[in-house]
Amino acid sequence: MVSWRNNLNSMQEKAVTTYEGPVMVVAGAGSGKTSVLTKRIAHLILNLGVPKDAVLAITFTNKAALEMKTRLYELLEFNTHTMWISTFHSMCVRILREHIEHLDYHKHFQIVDDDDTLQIIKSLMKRHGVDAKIMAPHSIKNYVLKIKTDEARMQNLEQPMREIIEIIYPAYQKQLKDNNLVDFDDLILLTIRLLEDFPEIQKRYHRQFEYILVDEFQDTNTVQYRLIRALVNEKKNVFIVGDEDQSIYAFRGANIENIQRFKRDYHPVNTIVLEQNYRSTNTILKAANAVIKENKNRIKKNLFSTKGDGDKIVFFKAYSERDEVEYVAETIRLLVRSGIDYQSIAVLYRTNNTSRLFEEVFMQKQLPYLIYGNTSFFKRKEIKDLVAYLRLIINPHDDYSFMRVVNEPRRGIGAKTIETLSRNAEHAGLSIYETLVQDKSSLSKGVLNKINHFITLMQSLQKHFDTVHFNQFIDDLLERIGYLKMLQNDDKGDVRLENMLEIKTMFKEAENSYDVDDKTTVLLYMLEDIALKSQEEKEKDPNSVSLMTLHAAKGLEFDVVFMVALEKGIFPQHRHYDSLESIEEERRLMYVGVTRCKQQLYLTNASQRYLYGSLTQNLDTPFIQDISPTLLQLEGLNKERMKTTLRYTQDYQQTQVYKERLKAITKTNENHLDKGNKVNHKVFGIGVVVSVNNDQCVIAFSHPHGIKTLMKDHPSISKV
DNA sequence: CACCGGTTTATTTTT
DNA sequence: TAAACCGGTG
Repeated sequence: MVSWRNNLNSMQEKAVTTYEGPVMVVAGAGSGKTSVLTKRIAHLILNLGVPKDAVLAITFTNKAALEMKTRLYELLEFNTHTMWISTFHSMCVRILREHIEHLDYHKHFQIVDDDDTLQIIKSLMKRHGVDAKIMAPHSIKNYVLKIKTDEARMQNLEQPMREIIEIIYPAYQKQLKDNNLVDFDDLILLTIRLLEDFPEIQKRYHRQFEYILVDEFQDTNTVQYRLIRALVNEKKNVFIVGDEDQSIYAFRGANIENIQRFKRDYHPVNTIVLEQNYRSTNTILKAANAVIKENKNRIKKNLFSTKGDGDKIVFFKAYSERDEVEYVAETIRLLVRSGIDYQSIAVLYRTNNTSRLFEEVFMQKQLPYLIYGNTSFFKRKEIKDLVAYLRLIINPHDDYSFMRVVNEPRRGIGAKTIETLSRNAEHAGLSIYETLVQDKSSLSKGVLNKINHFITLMQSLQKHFDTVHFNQFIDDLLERIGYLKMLQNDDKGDVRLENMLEIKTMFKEAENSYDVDDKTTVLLYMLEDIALKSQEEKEKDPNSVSLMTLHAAKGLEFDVVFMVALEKGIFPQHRHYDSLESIEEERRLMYVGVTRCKQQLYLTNASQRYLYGSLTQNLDTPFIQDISPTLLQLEGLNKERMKTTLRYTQDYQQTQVYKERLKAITKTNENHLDKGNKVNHKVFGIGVVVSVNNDQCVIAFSHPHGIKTLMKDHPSISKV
């Protein structure tokens, strides 16, 4: 019997050892959640003799899955690599690769990411004559994906959006299916279909997975919830961990109601609350508690720690954004001089564009920094191009890849030709490659020449792949397709090339991890799941200051945290003022930021800054006012002005003038638009509302503006 | 089809 | 400000 008692408090111990039936753990920030999860799995395996394949642990990120495996390895001391500890999506891939043929898909389906989806939607819009100016491809994509996970929503869609979605959605699905592609939602949906429609498959997994654990449960969406339901067997040994206060992905479909639903569906649920925080000082926790307390829809929780009060939170107000950055840089200097490592310091911001100035100044001052959350390695254009080439080499019938690279680098084969090729292929029910081999009559001579040239090139590369070592092949490939030449005229060419050559390392790793000899198969496996992979950590100087968005910071911790650009309009974003739900999500984001900090928290902003090229003056974020002034140490402009300004603001809020203004503002914000209403738009003039749904509305303006889809509450619209 | 230049628009994003 | 996008021209 392995005992965990020494390292766990009583609540944690209960969470680790309650092994029968449904358990829900409400895990406050920094309460040792990951430790509970891993120790629970270890307890099941070492103390209760549960086979390791009978445990299924689901996370949201590869990083979390990897961390769990690593920490578990330390406890179990046997290989955890093949255990079912994975993200929702890779778990689904693992299941689908085995059974997807039941659903009439080919076993070697490819996974498309969001960018691919957008491209597909764009091309379909063109094909079906949907004007991208009236309906933004981006919003069509969002609607398609929403409908996809909840088809009932189609009934609630207003015209003309509904009409468009009714065309584009099935066309999109068909396009994916025809090309043997699946998107991220398909991975979940198809797995649900397998389990729900094929009882023998479901039975197999029910027999296997006796214990199911779900991390970050507050981030599950409706279909993921359904998937869990389909996986849990009659014993209902399901263990979920979550914290609704840290739910910051509602905009991506995360549904907090799943927590309540879980309680109903698995009644009775053993609920365990972890409130003891092992991370932060009490000053920081008091601030965090005060901020989150303002949210109405939550189970009350109060974090506490035994770390003492620590230092006050510094609130620095700078004159300009440049001053703000200077302040942060200089403060970091001082901190480092006093013995703190760069790597235990983070700068957190709401929007990515904030990072630019920080990067500039840090570079100038030679402060080592690392920006997280750049476009992921696998989403970079050059990588996607290379992947498409490799896929096409393994499988010439891969139309999707064909279309991507046939004119990259430029070969004089334009959008129109590609469209014709794809249409012809669709008519013939064949791949583009086959169509070209059989019938070239519909193409002009010049085009035909270029295409033939490309086809010959690909065929010779296929042969070449079999004859030389992979590393050599990549070098030759880049040369022969003309990519090298193209990169020479690109000022970021050397970085791009370096990225592309990384594929060699990946191939070597794949060779080692997949137990197959055949080169083609290794490559095939490697390419299959590439869309699911996340960026490998760069080998930059590990002792660097971390720069990242608040979203990216979730799950991490730092001794010193700077939360910057805390200004109304930026954080919370102005488009979130109107609805209670979105302001609550922004507040949770503030909570997440504050609770990342172990020792010393800095809140900063600037009284004026350039935003999109023009000078703006923003107020302090209202979230700072939630924090008691006794916890704050005011610095910068605050020092002189803030004390009086704060009092002034509070007094002012009591006055009649303020209350009336507030009323006036809320009134214009309400802007209750209905079908048929006449409105006046600052730019487009008078128009008539055609339809309204959620936060958007469609308005018909007179010539030359025409029909526009606009944000309903945008200040430029007023009712007439 | 490719290129140039004017116009438009601006979250967050685990997979 | 900066990047993405569109439309006209060669």
